[in-house]
Amino acid sequence: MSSSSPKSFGSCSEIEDDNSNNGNELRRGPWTLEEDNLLIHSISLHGEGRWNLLAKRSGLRRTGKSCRLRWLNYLKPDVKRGNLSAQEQLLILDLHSKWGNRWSKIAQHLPGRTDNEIKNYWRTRVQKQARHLNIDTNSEAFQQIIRSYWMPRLIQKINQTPPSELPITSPPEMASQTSFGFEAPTTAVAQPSAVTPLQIGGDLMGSSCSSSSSSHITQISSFQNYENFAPFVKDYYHDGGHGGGEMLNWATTAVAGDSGYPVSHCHVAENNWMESDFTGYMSNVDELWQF
DNA sequence: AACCAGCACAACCGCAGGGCT
DNA sequence: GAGCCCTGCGGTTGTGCTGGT
Repeated sequence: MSSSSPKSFGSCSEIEDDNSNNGNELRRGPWTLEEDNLLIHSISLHGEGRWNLLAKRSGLRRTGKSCRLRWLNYLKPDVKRGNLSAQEQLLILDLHSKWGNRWSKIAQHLPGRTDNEIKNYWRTRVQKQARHLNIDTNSEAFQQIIRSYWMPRLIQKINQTPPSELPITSPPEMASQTSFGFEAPTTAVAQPSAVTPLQIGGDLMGSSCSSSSSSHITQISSFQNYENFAPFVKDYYHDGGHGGGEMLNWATTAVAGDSGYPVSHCHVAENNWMESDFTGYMSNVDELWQF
């Protein structure tokens, strides 16, 4: 939402009416351009923090909390707007699998993205997929679909995107690194045609119910090349210091068409999905998922 | 053209934790 | 230790937008 065209909450008009009766009443609802400018000016004078004090000093009839939220989610210069890139989506899926709904922690690894934005993305896009499949986003079945299908597709998309079309997604402090080093995919990086939706659907619907845990661990070491990923993604995965990246390795191995493709089939039966339903879902999932 | 349903996202709310007195 | 205040987090709500009918 642009600050120049604020939404008018139904309740807000009432509040503004109240304000006309009482100048001390706190404002709620969408911010106006004048309020934004006032807040920016006040922060430029006094800096961030001490939000309640800042709200009073600025003359804004807003709570400190509201000022903080407006600044961090909208006005702060390094806040990035627009659609999340495939790399950002990939990172969100991976980090959420590890940390759950720790939005602020996840946001720390996505330069310029706010916890609010990531939370909204998860609720509107990811949970929508879970609803389509009638499964819980926290279930192991959904996790498997993410790492066995969506993450490989995102990796494919990243690798298929010409460097010139890749979004500039690094924060200012990373600017010196953003030649990006995007190179042609090598070794374990996907061959785009290696996996199709129907192949994945077929794997998921296979008759075998073998455990995947031992096989996928042996595959993790096979992928160590993140050259095609943006710096902030590489920063996260490269040194392994975060203890992350296992899922990405798994997904990448899946894209590479490894014969030991680690998909458990058990959950399909556990959730009583009809094979035709699931295969149909998978065949048009790109549209649903908006890759 | 009008209506409707679903989506996207800004903003609010309640709560918890930490610091200070 | 108790009480207060501030900050930050995660969940939820509300409204404009958009696409379908």
